[in-house]
Amino acid sequence: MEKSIQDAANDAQVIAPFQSHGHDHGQCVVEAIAAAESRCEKDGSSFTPLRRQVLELVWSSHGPVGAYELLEKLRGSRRNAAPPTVYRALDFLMEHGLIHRIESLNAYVGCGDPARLHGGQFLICRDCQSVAELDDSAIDRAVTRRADALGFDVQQQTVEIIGQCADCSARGNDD
Amino acid sequence: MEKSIQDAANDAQVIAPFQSHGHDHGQCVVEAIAAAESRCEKDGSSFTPLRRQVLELVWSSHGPVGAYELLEKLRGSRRNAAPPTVYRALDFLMEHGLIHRIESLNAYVGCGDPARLHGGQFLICRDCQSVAELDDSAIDRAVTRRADALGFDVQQQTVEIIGQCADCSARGNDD
DNA sequence: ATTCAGTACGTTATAATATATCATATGTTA
DNA sequence: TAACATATGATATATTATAACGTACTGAAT
Ligand SMILES: [Zn+2]
Ligand SMILES: [Zn+2]
Ligand SMILES: [Zn+2]
Ligand SMILES: [Zn+2]
Repeated sequence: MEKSIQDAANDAQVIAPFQSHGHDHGQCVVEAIAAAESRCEKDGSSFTPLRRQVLELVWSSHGPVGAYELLEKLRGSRRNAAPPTVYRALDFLMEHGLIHRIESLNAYVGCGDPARLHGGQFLICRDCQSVAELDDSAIDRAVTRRADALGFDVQQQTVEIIGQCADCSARGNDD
Repeated sequence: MEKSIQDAANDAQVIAPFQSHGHDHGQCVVEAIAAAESRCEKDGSSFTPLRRQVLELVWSSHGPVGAYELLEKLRGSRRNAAPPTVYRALDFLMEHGLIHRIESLNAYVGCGDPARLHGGQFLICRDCQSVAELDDSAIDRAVTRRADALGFDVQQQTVEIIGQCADCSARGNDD
C-alpha cells in the first residue's frame, strides 16, 4: 500500500525516527559527518579534527550521550582530553545546528537535519532511551500562536516528550 | 472592549501569566499555600512544616529558583539544612504537582494550578527571567497527535519556550 | 503500652555536570 | 614580521544532585 500525500507530508516532519536495531549505523555516521562538513563550509566555520571526532562520538551511539561519557571515549585517542575539551566542541556543534542538547537528560544527540535551522522537538523512550527527532509544524504553530497572543517573541523551543516507544510497548516493557 | 468567549477560553489555558511588578505578591503566596494544603489533604499526603516552608520560598520569588538558592534561604531559619533537605522537599512538591522543574534552567517554579494534573508548558523570558505557565490544549493536541501517529505513548510533556516577553521587548531590552 | 512498620528528616560524603582562567599553539592579515 | 583572532591544553573550581546511614516521630496492631 502506497503512502498518501498526507502521510508523506507527515513523514517530512519526522527528522529522525526511532532507530531499528538492524540498520547500518555506520552509514548514519558517515552521512552525518558529510552533512556537517557541508554545513560548516557554508557557515565559513572550521570543522576541526577534534570537532569532527566529537560529532562522530555523539553519533556513534544512537541515543543521547552525556558529556562525560563522550569525554571517556575521546580519551581513547586523546589521552589529555579534559572537560573543557568536550564542552567546547559540544558548544560549537550546537551553535552550528549539528547536535541538540536534551535538557531533561543533560545529554546530547546528533541532529538529523543540520541543513535546516530548527528548535528541538523530541520523543524520548523511558525504557530504551531511544529518541525520535521531530520538526512538527503543528506543534510549532500551536506554540507560536499562543506566544503571539501574549506578545512573547519566541527565540528557542524546547519540546521534550517522555514516554514509551512503540517497540517497547509491544514488548510489554512496563517498568 | 469586552472579551469574546474565544478569548476567555484562551485565557483559561494560561495558568499563570507574566507577573506585573505592582501586584500583591504576598497574596499569591497565601493562595498557593492554601491550594497546596487542600491538594495534600485530598492526596492524604502530609504537608509538613519543612515542605510548606520550601514551597513558600519557591513562591517568594516569582521567577524560577535554583535548589541551592532555596537552600541558602532555608538556612535563615534552619541552620542545619543540607542539600538533601531541599531536594527531598522539592521531590515531594513535584510529585504532588505543587511545583514544576524548568529543565532548561535547572530551576523550580510554583505551579499555578495544582488542583489539575498537567505537564509543564512555559514561556521563559531571557531578559527578566519571568515565566508564564500554560496548559494550552492546542499544543497538547499537536504533540499527542504526532506521538500517536508514531505509536508513542506520552507520559510527560516538557515544553519550554525561551524568548522575550512583551514588557522586555517594549523596554527595548535587546541584550 | 508495647511492638512494629512506615515516613520524615538529620548528617556526612560523594557523584555528576559544567565553567573560569590562564597558557600555548596555530593560522591569517597587514 | 608584527598583530590579531581562533583553537586547544591544562589546572582548578563551581554548580547541581544523590547515596548511604542514622535518628525521631507517627499511627496502627497486638
Ligand atoms: Zn535537529
Ligand atoms: Zn523504547
Ligand atoms: Zn502547573
Ligand atoms: Zn521579560
